[in-house]
Amino acid sequence: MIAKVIVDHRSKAVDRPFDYIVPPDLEGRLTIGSRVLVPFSAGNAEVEGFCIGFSETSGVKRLKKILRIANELTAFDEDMLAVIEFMREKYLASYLDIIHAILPGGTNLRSEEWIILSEPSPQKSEVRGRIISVLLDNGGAMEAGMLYSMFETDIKARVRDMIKKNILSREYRTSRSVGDRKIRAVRLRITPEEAAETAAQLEKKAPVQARMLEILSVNNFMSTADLSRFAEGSASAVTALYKKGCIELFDLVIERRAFKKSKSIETPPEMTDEQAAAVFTISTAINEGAQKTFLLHGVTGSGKTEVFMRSIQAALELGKGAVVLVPEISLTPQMVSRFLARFGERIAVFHSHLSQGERYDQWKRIKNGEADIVIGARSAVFAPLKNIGVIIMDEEHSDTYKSEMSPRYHAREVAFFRAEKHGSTVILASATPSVESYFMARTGEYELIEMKKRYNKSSLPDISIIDMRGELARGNRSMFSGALMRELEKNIENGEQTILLMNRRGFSTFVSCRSCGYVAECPNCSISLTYHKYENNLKCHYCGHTQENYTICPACGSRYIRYFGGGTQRVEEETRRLFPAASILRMDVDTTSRKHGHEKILKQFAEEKTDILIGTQMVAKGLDFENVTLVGVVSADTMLHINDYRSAERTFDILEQVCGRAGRGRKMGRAVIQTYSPENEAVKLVKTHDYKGFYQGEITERKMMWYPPFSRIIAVLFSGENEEAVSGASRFFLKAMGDITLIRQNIQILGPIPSALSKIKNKYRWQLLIKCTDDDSLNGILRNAETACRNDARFDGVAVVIDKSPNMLY
DNA sequence: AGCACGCCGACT
DNA sequence: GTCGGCGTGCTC
Repeated sequence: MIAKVIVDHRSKAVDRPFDYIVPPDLEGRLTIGSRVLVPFSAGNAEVEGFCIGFSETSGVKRLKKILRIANELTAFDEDMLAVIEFMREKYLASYLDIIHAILPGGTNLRSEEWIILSEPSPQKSEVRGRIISVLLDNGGAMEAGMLYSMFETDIKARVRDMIKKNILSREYRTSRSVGDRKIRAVRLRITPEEAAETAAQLEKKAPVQARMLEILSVNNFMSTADLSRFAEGSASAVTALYKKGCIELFDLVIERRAFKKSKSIETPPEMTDEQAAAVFTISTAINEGAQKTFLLHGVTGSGKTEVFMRSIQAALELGKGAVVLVPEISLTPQMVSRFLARFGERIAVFHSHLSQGERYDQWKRIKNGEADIVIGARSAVFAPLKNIGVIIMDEEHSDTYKSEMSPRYHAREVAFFRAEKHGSTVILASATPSVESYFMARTGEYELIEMKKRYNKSSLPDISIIDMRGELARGNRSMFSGALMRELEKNIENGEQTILLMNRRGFSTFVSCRSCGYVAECPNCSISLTYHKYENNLKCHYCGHTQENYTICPACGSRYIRYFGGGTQRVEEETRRLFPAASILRMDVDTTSRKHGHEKILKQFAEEKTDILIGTQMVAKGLDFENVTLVGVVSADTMLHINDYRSAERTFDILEQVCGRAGRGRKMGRAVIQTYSPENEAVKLVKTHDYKGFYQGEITERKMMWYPPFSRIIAVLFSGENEEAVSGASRFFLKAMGDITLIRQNIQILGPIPSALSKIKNKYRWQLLIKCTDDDSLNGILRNAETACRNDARFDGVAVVIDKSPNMLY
């Protein structure tokens, strides 16, 4: 029998199945998704491979044999193989990148090449002599890379030669960084009666051993650690019993706990009419078992989580599982704990703070059927559930559902593919749906469910929009308008809390000399440096470059250095100056990068000793604090002027979300939005929480400009250190695509042009944008052009990336 | 990506 | 004959 194997070799050139002979002892033990160890390439390096199919014959003459099974737990089944094939075609990704994306990290077999000295014979050549002496110095064996690094010249050919002459030999040692967690355990080798007898004999001379036998005769097995503790003895007593032949030792596989068990079991609360209606509609669809999609449009705080849980319950009653996707799980601990209280042990959770081992165990529980409800971020869409009843995507508009690494997939698209196969119901939920999804609901592709009332009957906050141009005219040059100042004062007086949003970190966005106009720029990127006041340095937010701040212009020596634009640090300083008695916290990448920094700040804020929380987007989503009654948006304009067709959508979303943080308790909430463009629709319509109005305006514009959902956008990005090679590759790619207008659909090509950020981390960036009606019809053409680019020596060192649903148009 | 293989020039 | 450098083509 022949197995078709994808080898774990990081090169696009070998991204195809290779045929291997299945040795007789493995026949019947291999299935699709089996992880095997195979010899590969000229040196027969031992690498891990994944079986994707079997056949009786092969067109290849000289076949090699599979060495052994690398991991008893298969990587995927036929169902997931279909997902892999789908993604490979859709996103032009490699098998390997996809397989790595769907597997928990660290389970790969790492194969190390070792060089062993077998015959230390005297050598004529100096280099050969040195190879032998280096090996002798290291105990006769070394990891190949280590050995090579001790020589200035390339000795690989020399080593190969010496292996041929039997002076050296080669060996592969495999290891895996993550596997089952095991502990030593013991059980009786004799009958409990015999154990009681032996215990009686040992009573005097070895009381610990006697106690251990007694304990074991009433327990099937036990960890050695527990046994020692309960018997009030030590491991030496265990060893003694083992030597006497009374007990046997074995490895016990245990599970790493990824979350705390919930102590209380939550009983489902009464539902509102809106919730009950939604649950009825959705569970009817789940029971029917034909793929159907709902767009659940519910205002912040309308009780969507309860609808999710009841829908899951409906799926469970049919013996089916559920997948719950959330944008970033660390932001939704409340939701996870409610799920745990309701469903208990059936849940598997993936969140960003899990270790590799914990992830592996969660994955294994799903695979073994121990967990059938999966909660997690983007990659949880690959959960190896066998029968999915419902897939829920909370905050469906969030751009975290799109992967920015190969495979550059969108979780929503993968979810639909899986739902189609499983006949699952998909629930897309959001307070501010993506324009694309709302369009689908409007055209009848999805069924729209609306939830307009807040669950606890509190109303949405009152929003005032402040025109900052008027403030400037009145002589107010501070960051705060008179209105926001008054509201802040009021809140501090009443002991209520405030959240201030400033969607940019640092102190000021650029530093410039007033005499000569010199602006501090990053040496590696085409971007100005941001001034960070507390560290007193200048930072690049793209590559992390940091340099000392200066007070004298490096270009002309002038002392007139000015700091332009604001960031969270400036807001913090200004707030401290204006409200010296208030307690203030700042939450951005700079204050949360330390471990648990995020949780620490939120915990401090939750204790209600803090008056004002200042932060970037981080504070806009998910925070649920009763005592927050005021939200201030220092500048709504920072997101508005990004040259991207989605900037209005993003602005509306973030403003709506951050305003939703106010007034979640009994007290009424207020929000103040400061802007220089109050006439902008996205800003204006937030005031009345008018999503539909916003959608109407936006969809008209999208249609006019032929943007999604009316078109699909494909971005092809070229980057590399040699600018000419990069631009050359982009032009070559366009030419290699041929005359694509021959495909019968509308196609618009923009570029190639340099990206708006033309250099990041010393790499020049060019891009090609393709607007079309059917992106999948271009897959073949794109793949060919990419291969042609890669095979052309002129473009060595140029990376080509094809992105089917770019989050940003650079 | 690695590696073999072939070819070439330098050194001795 | 030995060594090192470099381009090319293949990996079951």
